[in-house]
Amino acid sequence: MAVEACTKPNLMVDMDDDDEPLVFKRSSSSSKQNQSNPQLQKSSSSQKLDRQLGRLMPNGRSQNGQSSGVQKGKMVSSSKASPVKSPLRNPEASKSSAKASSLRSPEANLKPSATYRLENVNRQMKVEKPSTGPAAEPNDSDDSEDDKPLSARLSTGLSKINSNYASKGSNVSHVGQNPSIPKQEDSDDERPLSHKVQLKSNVGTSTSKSYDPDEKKPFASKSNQNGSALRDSGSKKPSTVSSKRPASEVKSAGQSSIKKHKLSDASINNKQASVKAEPKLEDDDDHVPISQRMKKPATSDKNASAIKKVTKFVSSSLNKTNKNSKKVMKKSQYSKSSKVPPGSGEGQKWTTLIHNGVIFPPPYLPHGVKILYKGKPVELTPAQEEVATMFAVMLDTEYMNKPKFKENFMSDWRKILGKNHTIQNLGDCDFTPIYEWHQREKEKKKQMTTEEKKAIKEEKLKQEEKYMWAIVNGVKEKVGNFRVEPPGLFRGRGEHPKMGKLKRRIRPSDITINIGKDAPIPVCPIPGESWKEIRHDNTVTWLAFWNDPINPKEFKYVFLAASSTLKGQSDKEKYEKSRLLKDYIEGIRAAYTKGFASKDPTKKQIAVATYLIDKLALRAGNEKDDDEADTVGCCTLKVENVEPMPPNILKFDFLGKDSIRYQNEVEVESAVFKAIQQFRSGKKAGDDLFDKLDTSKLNAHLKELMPGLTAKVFRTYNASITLDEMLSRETKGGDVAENIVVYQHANKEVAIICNHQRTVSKSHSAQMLRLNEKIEELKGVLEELTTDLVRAKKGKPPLKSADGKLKRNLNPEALEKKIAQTNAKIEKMERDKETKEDLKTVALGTSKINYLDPRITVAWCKRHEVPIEKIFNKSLLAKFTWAMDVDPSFRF
DNA sequence: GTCACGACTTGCTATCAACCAC
DNA sequence: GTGGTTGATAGCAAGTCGTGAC
Repeated sequence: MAVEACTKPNLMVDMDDDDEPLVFKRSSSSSKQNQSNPQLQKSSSSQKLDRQLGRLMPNGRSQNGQSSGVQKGKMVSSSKASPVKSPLRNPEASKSSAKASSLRSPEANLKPSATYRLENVNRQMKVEKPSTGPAAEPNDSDDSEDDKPLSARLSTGLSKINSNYASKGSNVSHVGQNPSIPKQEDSDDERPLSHKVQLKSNVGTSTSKSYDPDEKKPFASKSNQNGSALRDSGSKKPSTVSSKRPASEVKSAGQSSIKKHKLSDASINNKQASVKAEPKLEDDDDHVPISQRMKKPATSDKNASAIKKVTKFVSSSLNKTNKNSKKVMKKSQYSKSSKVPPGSGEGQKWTTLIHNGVIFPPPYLPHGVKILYKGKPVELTPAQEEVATMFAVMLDTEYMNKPKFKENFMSDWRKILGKNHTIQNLGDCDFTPIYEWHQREKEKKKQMTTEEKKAIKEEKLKQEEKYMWAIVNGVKEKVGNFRVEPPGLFRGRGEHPKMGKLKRRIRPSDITINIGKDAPIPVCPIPGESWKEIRHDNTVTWLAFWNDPINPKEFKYVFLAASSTLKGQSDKEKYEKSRLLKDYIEGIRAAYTKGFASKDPTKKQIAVATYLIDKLALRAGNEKDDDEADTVGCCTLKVENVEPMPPNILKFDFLGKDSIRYQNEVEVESAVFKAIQQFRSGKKAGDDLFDKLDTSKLNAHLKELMPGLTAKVFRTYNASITLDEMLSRETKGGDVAENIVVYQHANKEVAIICNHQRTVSKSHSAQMLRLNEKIEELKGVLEELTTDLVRAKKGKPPLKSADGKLKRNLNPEALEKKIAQTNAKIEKMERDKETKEDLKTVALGTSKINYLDPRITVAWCKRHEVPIEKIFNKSLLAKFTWAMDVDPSFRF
């Protein structure tokens, strides 16, 4: 329904700022514990990665955004600041820790066959210089691990899967769990397939017998039976150059210009029986069907009180804010509880919705700097100058090396210049004057005093304040992207055919507002203009949208922030669904294994595709239009993207989401190998591998196996269960710092599984160089100190320093102390160096934000007395409010 | 069954501000 | 106090998937 936009009094203008996330304040004990242990290096002789991560901590910063050293101080003050007892502190933790510590070390368990990830996900990488075909170039660079694909670096982190949960006997599922779903414990199938396959010694021979009963045994017992033949198969493979996003001239990594079209044939006739696994009986609480376990109180008294406190904490925080506001609504109306709001009607997302619309970027202010055309300054109108400036400020980006970018820019700019304008060729334009002007402006901004910067910030905040909040069902919630995107040049990724096109300015008349029926219509912030349309659709969560100027059939939405209740609820549902998969996975794997032999080509393709999605965490792979970058996912793989290498290895090479290159050599079951060979036969390089398949068919099939199952659920499932199991397996009851290292290690493994990469920072090599210099410098100091010590012991004075200065005459004890300190410094720097190098291409954040069930993290923190603030930053704490009251015994 | 939306989630990067070492 | 480094955050591109019309 659309109504005329009109202006009404604004109820939100004076709303108070209240964006404080829910943060459990820690008592000082855990902080102390942290402080008391600056030496974080793991004492075990375990993996290199462990060491690297372990060495990270003394530096004061962790890789995931936590500033450990800094936070030590913060922690103390936090504790002081809040008398609220942290619900994360669990008196049982030490018990759990002790239990965990009794587990075998990962290294000890790294059996030859336990190299699934190593072998199967060992060729994922970013690309700048992709190979021109599926065959990857061998890496002839140095031995840096970063030159290897992400997964190739997993070798050190792989170990057995311990399916005996640490919190045995207390695995109570609280929320959203279907009580009828039996919970399986100690089942191999609760592991990601990746791990499971990893445990097999002979993956290529188990086509007919997909479920070796042996698999259900704990790995330790299995490992004794398995040989060592495969142990190094992954690591022995040649590394390839790790780089990112192909240069414009390359259509490589097996990318074909032929895009998959929608299928019009072959339907899926695959009604299947439920694949849900049978419940199992185990010797702990986990064997009790959830339906029975649910009869128990969902949380212990202790936990219930924690929840109470959490709610109280949040409420008081909000009430405090509201107290000052004296606003239209009563204080309590804005109070946000940690509880998910009562479900509304079918498809209904909200009952009442009030907000202030969106804010627009300021109008363009001409600077008057002229570009040169054939060496001569050219007069431009403000509109022409604006677009020229968009281009000029990008002179130092990679886009300047992309002909498509320039071509598209010129095409759109020409429309603004007019047909008969002096400027006809981009090649004759010199944008340097504007570029230099822009650099000067940036420098000026940099040179502003703190006060000036602060004043500008405050002014901006003042202007934006009212747009930052919405009231949803009477609760004040933060709005996400309330700023309309400013005009600019489209920065498509990879080889996007539309890169460089002008993203025109969005006006109020482009924007549709969604708001409650009884809410005042937001005032249009640009005088004389009005909104395109006002809707009152409570079945959607967006507050506003406009058509994407680059792709007018697509939309840009304004949503609530990630910390909002609506988003939280949706997040929780996502994780519940992937948890549910745990109960079905065994059946699903059995079903697709059976499908490998199907005579129906569609069924066979579905089986193989599901196998790849499960095993390699591939994305589904929707069809793409010609005006999008040519990237693929599982269903859109081309023949050239998968090369079978006898006897049973598949070599993957393609550009995935965001044009990130995926390279991997995977040992697969022989039936899969043969099937892929069959799918390829008679096809050209650019033809679809799965020609009978698309994501709709695949997902329709998956839904028959489990309610709501889609391809992407496998990614969440594999990521979360990997975290859960690694945390359980590798937490040895160490101190906070050691536990954080364990977490980061697990986080990194998940990032590698999901192929989450990042660009090496521009300053990386300079930073490494500086670290090396400092290390060398310290080594020099160490040498001098050692000489001085020898002399001191003989009663001789120290020699002059390298720069000829006299040194203090120290006694041997003092010198020994200095030597120890210097050694510690050198060690710390070496660790920093290794960590920096190790993680330079791995993005840990994405998996934390999107794939790892936060309840795993929160429960683990509670069990091991790790302050949650060490793992989740402020944003994540706010985003995962809904997970904070989880029982410490929670397992994924 | 196909297709075109439409609504959301996922993912990387640029920028900024806080922090730390000197 | 300064400059380098870092993590947090904003921004927005690019995915996934559901639905309804035909």
